[in-house]
Order: sequence, then C-alpha cells, then structure tokens
Amino acid sequence: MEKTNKILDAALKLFVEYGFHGTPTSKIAQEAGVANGTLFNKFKTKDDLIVALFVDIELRMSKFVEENSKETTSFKDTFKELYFASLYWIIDNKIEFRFVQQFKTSPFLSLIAPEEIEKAHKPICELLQKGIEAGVIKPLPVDYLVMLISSLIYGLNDYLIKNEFSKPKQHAVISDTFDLLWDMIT
Amino acid sequence: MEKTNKILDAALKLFVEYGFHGTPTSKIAQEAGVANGTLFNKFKTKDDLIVALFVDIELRMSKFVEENSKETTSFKDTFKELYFASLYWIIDNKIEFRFVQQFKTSPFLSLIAPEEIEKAHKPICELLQKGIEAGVIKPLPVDYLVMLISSLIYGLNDYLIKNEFSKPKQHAVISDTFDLLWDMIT
Amino acid sequence: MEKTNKILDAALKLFVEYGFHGTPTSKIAQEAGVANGTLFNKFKTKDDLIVALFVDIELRMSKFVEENSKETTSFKDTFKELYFASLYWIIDNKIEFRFVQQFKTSPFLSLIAPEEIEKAHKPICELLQKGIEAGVIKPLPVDYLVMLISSLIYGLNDYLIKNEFSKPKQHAVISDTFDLLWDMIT
Amino acid sequence: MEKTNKILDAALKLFVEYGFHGTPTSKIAQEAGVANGTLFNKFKTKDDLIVALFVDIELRMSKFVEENSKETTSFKDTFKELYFASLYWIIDNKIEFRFVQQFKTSPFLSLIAPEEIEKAHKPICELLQKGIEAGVIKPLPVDYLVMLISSLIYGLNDYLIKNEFSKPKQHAVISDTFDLLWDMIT
DNA sequence: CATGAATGAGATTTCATTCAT
DNA sequence: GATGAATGAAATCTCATTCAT
Repeated sequence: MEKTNKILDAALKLFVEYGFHGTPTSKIAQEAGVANGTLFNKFKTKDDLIVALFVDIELRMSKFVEENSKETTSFKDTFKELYFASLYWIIDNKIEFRFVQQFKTSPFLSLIAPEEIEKAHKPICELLQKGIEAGVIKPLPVDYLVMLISSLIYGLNDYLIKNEFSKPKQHAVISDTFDLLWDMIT
Repeated sequence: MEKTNKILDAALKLFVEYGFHGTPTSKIAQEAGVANGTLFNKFKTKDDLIVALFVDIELRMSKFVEENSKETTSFKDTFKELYFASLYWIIDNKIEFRFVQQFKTSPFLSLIAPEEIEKAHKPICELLQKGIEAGVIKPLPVDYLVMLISSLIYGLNDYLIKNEFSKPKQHAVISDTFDLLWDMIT
Repeated sequence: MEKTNKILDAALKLFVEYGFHGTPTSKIAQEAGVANGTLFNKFKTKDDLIVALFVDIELRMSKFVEENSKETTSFKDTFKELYFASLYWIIDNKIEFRFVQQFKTSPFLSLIAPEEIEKAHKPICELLQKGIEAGVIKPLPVDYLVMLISSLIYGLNDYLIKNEFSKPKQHAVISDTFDLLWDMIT
Repeated sequence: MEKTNKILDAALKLFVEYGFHGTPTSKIAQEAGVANGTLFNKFKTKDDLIVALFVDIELRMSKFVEENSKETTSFKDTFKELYFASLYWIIDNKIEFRFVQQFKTSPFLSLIAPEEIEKAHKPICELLQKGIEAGVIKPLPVDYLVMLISSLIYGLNDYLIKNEFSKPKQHAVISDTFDLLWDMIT
C-alpha cells in the first residue's frame, strides 16, 4: 500500500477512537509507519487530511453502492437494491461510517462545499423523482423523502450495532425495515 | 444568573460553533465573564464541563417534554403529545440539540454510563409498551420502535433547519410526518 | 489546640510528605480544618509559614534539650547528657527532623539570618569551649568539633531509621557511637 | 555540547539556586539555549529530568572516584585514596553535590529504587569488608561504618564551604580529619 | 476574626508544522 | 521524496493570595 493510503487508514482508525483533536498527527504517522514529516508532504495541514479522508470515504461508498445495485425493470426492486447496497456498505464499513457521522456533526463540515456533500444523494434523488413521476411514490418533496430514508438507514445501523444480531437475523431486520419504509412512502 | 450557569451557557455556544477542542477553556471563561480559574473551581476538568453540560441539557429536555405533554385518554393523542413536545423542544433549542448530536458521536460519549443515556427514552418506552399491549402499535421490539421514531425526529429536525419554513408550514410538515410515522408503526 | 498550631501541624506533615511546593496552602488549610483565608490571616505568605515552622521546630528542640540534660560536675557526663537529649529528641520527632533537613538543603534557608541558625548550637559550643580550656577535649576549632559531632548525630539518626532496631538495641548503638565519638575528640 | 547535556547543565545550575519547584522548565530551556519543546523531547516530564540529572551525577562521581583512587598494597592507603578521591570530587563539584543533597532530602528520592541509591556505596562497602576480615578495621556492621564515614565526609564538606580556606589549609583539614576518622574505626 | 469564592499569573505539557540532512 | 529533531504558540490546569460577607 502507498504511504498516502497508509496514512489515511491510520488516521481513520485513530480519529474514530480518539476524536479529531484527541489524535495527534505524530500518532497517525507512527501508526502508519511513516515519518512525522511525510504526513505533511502528503497533506498540507491536519485539516486537509481530515477533509481528504472524508471525501475519500464518501467516494468509496458511492462507488460501492453504484457497483453493487443492479438496475432492474421494477422500480421497487431498483429502489430495494439501492437500499440494501447502502446498508451493506455501512455494516461492512462501520468505522468509516462512524467517521462520517463524527465529521458531519463537527465544525469541519463547513470546510466542504454543500454541493460536495449532496453529491452522495444524487442517485437516490434521481430514482425517487422517477418514482414520483411514475406515480409509485407519494408526491412529496424529494429532499423530504431522502431525509426520511436516510434517517431510517442511520437509525437502523445504530440499532444493528447495538444488538449484535446473527447475520440471518440482521438480514431479516433490514428486510422488515424496508417493508415499513416502503409502506410509508408509497 | 449564577456563574456556573454562565459558564455552561458560554460553553454550549462555543462548543457548537468551534467544536470541543476548537474551544479553549480561556475563551469559555471570557465569554462567560468570569476568571479562568473560576471555571476550574466549578468543573474539575474541561471534560467534566463537557459531560456536565450534556447531562444538564438532557435533563432540561426531559423536564420540558414531561411538563408539556398532557396525558390523555386516547393512546394516539398521548403519543402525539410526546412527539410534538419533543420536536418543539428541539426546534426551540437548536443549539442544545446540535451539542447533543456532537456529543453523541464523539468519544466523550463513553464517559457516560449507558443507563444514563437511555434514561431519556424511558417515558416513550413505557408508552409504546402500553400501546403494544393494547394492540394499537405493531408488536415490534420496543427499542426498535424507539429507533424508528427518534431517527425520524432527528431527520425531520435537520430537514426543518435546512429549509427555514414559516411557522405554519413547519407545523404542517411536523404534523404530516406524524401521520406517516403513525401509519408505519400501527 | 489553637488554629495557628493546627496549621503548623498540618503544614509539617504535608511538607515532609510532598515537599514545600508539592503542598498547596489549600491542602494545609483543609488538613488543619480551617478556612483557606484563615491561613493567610495567621501567616502573611506561604514562605512566612515555612520559615515560622522551621523556627518553631528549632525552638522546641532547643527547649527539650535544655530541659532534659542535667548539668553535672563531670564534663563527660554533661556532654553525654547533651548528646543523648539531642538524639532522643530527634528519634521521637522524626518528622520534625526530616523537615529541618529538607529546609536546610533548600533555598528557603537563605530567608533566615545565619545567626538564627547558629543559635541552636550555642549550648554545645559553650560546653566544648569549656572542655577545651579544661584540657579534656582536643584543642580543635569549636565549629570544627560541632561539625564532627552533628554530622555523626545526623548520620546515626538516618542509620537508626533505616534499621528499625528494638528500643534496647537502639540505645546500645547510640551509646556505642558516643564512645567512638568521645575517643575521637578527646 | 549536545542539547541533552546543555539542558542537564542548565537544570543543575538553576535547581541548586532556586530549588526544583522554584525553577520553571521554561527557564531551564532558555538557560540551555533550546526551545521549550525540546526539553520535553529529551525528557518526558520535569520529574524525569530531575531524576535523570541525579542518576547522571551519581554516575559521574562514581566514575571519578573509581578512576582516581589507585589500589595499593596497604589497606590504609587504599582506603585513604578512596576518601580523598571522594572529597576532591565533592569539593570540585560543589553544585553537583548540593543538588544531590537537595534531591536526597526531597520526596523525589522515592522515585528511585533503593538499590540504585546504594550502588554508589558498593566500592567502599567491599573495601571495608576486607579491612574487617584482615583485622584492621573494628568489627562493626559495614553499613554502620559507611554511615560514620559518609556523615563525616558530608559534614566536612559543609565545613570547608563555610570557611573558604586556602588550598593548602583545606588539604591539611582534610588530612587531619582522615586521621581522626582512622583512629575512630581502627 | 473567620470564611471561601473568585482571581489571574504562571507552570507544565502538547502538538502542528518546518526544514536541514 | 523521506526523515525526525527542533520549534514555540497555545492549551489545560494549579494555586498563592485577596476581599466582600
């Protein structure tokens, strides 16, 4: 792995455990196995590193969701694919997700342009728009729907983490929640 | 106002704006109009102050919700009272709520006993239990229901903040969301 | 006991355990059971307290030695009385003595006039002078003799503390050491 | 000179003049001509610095005494070599010695293992043991003898400092004291 | 006199960042 | 490009001392 990635990896792990300011750059460098100065060759400042890490994670998530959700002929199935892909990524990348949550509630969020943050919601927005036009989804504002969906996903994730279910049980809960959600928005 | 409260007030304001570590204790003292040392007479450490602030806010919210939600004979109405009281408190105490969100995604959360955190959910848990027993609410696990409800509330709050609606429009959205929620869980 | 004495007592105990600067005045007041401000009513500054404590201890030791060493017709016996009285006081007032040692090797010593410090040696000086004139003691400078004697006493005290002998054994060692000392200076 | 040594040097000088707590680390760094932070790169805490300084001085003294006391065939001469070497080091390193005295009467002493402290006495202990076995020295406990000897050396040193004799006079006093000591223990 | 809350100067320590090698 | 020693600004926290009650 390249040094840049080693640094991002180490930073992620430490930030989630100790918080942004509870993690000195020196510890990140140490954990990454590089020299202190190397970190500052790759990222101009610590804030730069934090932002770069956020952008990197968002990108990885988007990519995963895009690649792992087949577009089908049925609207409901396409929507389900998106929902499951998102949840699976979050479940398999708990640390990344906790970082994102921490970042989004922190003042660092303001370092990023709002469009950049919205970008991740683009696929779901477009899909919902189609759903409304097709008369499948209730004619509510798209950003309102996105809010409903994502808050459920985030809440569900927290719930799954707290309860440590078996894989099949987890799947069942995710599936049941989808049904509740579907009923709510259609 | 007492100095202790002045300090809590100043801390709240600054923490939300600059983050826990972006806010030096000296600035808090200054903003509160007390001497630096006074802060440490009232709170042994900065961490203590952060935790005390969280506990204080949770207490104030619980008290408000309790005092502002009448118990009625209709289960649905009682539930609605609780829902509205919660949302109204959050809307009128945006800064407090942002602090709570920041606190809950930070490593500081681990400084508080899990029971302490759950305590805020006790009224709603008891109510839902009764609702299930009365056959009004779907027979789902209570903590699962709590998750569904609170994630919707949090999401809705973010949505309202972002959109800056007029008071009547706000009320309409809150009311409509309640209907969606009610359909989902009954 | 008066407050002043309670403060001196508490200070002594804490200074020996934690050092002068390792002991805050607030802890002294607390240990003494008086208010913080009371300490500063009795002693203008912390340094004043430290010096007063030293002077107090030296006075108590002098008084004890004076009262507990009978003047006899035999020079050797009178000298022995003084030697034993000194050692017994030190042994029974270990904490006081450790304070004195700490004080004497610290920069606080310079806050006291040299005459004040020498005062404690006055009785032994006068006695030795007589001993020399009587031809009993070797005709060496009196302050040289005092140095020999006191360094032996200090060393002996450390030795007794380290070894924790029984009372009779202690007495034997003290007595034997006197004989060595007597041989040395006569 | 390396920065570490510059810091130790500055610390020694200031500690002896102002005491451990009367000397801020910032002054040490300044006196040493290094940045404040550099001090804490070399020594994790101020206490660490104090302990390191003590260990360093003890080591230097041991090394000097070892290197400057020839072993001879005569027991008395060998003993005398040790005695003189010790005294000469002390006299030429007054500041170091005052530091050691201050350290040994302070609560910092407890930060060092007792064996570490005793180590400095090892050569003299072994020599005295031989002397006893050879029937030259009085058959007294070795640690008792060490106490007698070291207390005389310390006392003599204080005496010499106070009186500021010329070099030859100093030598005479040291030599005379050796004779008294020798008489006492043989 | 006694009290103890309030003060603020100052101490130790941390850590993002630089730069000579 | 990589390194890590050096930097010094800034943060948290302590504590002698004051003073209104």
